[in-house]
Amino acid sequence: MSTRRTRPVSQSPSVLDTRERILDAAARLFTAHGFAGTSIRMITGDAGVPVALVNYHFGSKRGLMEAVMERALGRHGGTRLNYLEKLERDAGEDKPVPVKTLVETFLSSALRLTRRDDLSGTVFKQLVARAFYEPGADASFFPTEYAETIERYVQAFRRALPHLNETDVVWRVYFMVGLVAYVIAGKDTMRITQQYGLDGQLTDDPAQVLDRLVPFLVAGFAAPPP
Amino acid sequence: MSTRRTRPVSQSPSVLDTRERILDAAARLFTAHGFAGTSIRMITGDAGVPVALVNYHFGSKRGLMEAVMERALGRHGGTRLNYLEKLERDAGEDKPVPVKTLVETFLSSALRLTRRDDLSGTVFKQLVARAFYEPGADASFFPTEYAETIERYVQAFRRALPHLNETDVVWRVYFMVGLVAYVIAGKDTMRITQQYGLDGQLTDDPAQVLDRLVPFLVAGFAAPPP
DNA sequence: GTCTATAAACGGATAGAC
DNA sequence: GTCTATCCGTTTATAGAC
Repeated sequence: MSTRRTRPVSQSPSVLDTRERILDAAARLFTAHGFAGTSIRMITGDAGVPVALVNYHFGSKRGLMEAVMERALGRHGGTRLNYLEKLERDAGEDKPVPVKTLVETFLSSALRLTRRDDLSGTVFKQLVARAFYEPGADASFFPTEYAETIERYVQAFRRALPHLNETDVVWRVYFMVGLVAYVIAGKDTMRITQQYGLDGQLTDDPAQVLDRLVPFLVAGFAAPPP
Repeated sequence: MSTRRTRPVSQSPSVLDTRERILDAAARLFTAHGFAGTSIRMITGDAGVPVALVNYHFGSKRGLMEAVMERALGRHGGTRLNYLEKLERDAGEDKPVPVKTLVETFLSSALRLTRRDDLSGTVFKQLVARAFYEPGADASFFPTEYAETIERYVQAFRRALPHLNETDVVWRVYFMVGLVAYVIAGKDTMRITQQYGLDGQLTDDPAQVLDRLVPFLVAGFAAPPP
């Protein structure tokens, strides 16, 4: 586990890197069937490469999962953090960014939709959300960028909610992260829930979800301490 | 799948039914490692019975999972529904049960803790929550009692929140269910989150979780429509 | 109903040719 | 870097004795 293989330097100008093809297929399949439910053979079959390449490039199935997570969270975690820092600069010295803005920023960067079938879009978000629930998931699944982002948000919410102590804020950020993960992971979930009672017009259109979620979370944050 | 085996009639007064022992072990292990991550041999090994009995009693691994879900949700769904009906009778004819009471009732019945290692306690709750995120989970995992319970709660919340339309209420119940599932399933999740920024004193003591969650959810329900 | 033994397929990982 | 062939343990499921 200490001998994590790094990306080879030679940037071959081939049609599409084999390594990338594996990562794409893995992200898709881990998202759809979970880690334990996806076999290396499913992945390599989907990517159209021989089985051995997974172990060559990533050392093991778990190494592949970590690489997938790193690419996904690394890419977007940075962006998210940049948004937040810009917001805080714009607000000025000691003026806190309002709760509603913080919630909207967190949600929109989490739910943002690019192209449907693109890895950087929907699939990747579900993958991240899924990772929260993977039975075997532990800290090594999550790259450090993610930790920093959460930590920064906690600080921002503390400034915006001076009547709450740190523990209160931490809990509520925890609730927000969880609910977002739930909603994003909820492709199957939503279908289930729909079928079993919640048969209103639930949709998984991100814009609508965001509209619904923002007032709910903002009110939750603003609630009096327990 | 149409030939689902029913419980044999002979109620042997043995120490503990083999069938029940399998169900107990399965619930524990599915909860801990997920469906795909749990093998029949782990289950039978844990239960101290030969492998063949799973297929004899439940037909297949999936049949076992469905039986586990049915027992878990059936038992407690009924109880939860009874509470709600009692609340509504006590409130009187047209007086709605207050939002806070509804949230507390839903949460406390969902988070209630009996004995730690008992199936009807913590383990089973996590199992249910886990089922929301199982990649392969679909409607057949959930018995019908569950649907009725959710449907009844939606109606109760509608009466308590006349300024919201049905769609708004359905979304918010959906959020509540999701957040509860997240918190309950979050044994690993919480550890991860802790490790990565949310390093306040998060605890999984159900009473504390409930204290934190109630005001958050009540405020969310009471929020203005989007 | 319970158990042993075994079937038949699939799992991750690797050796070694190219 | 890529690929084939293979090792070897584990998987679900079943056949058939008790």
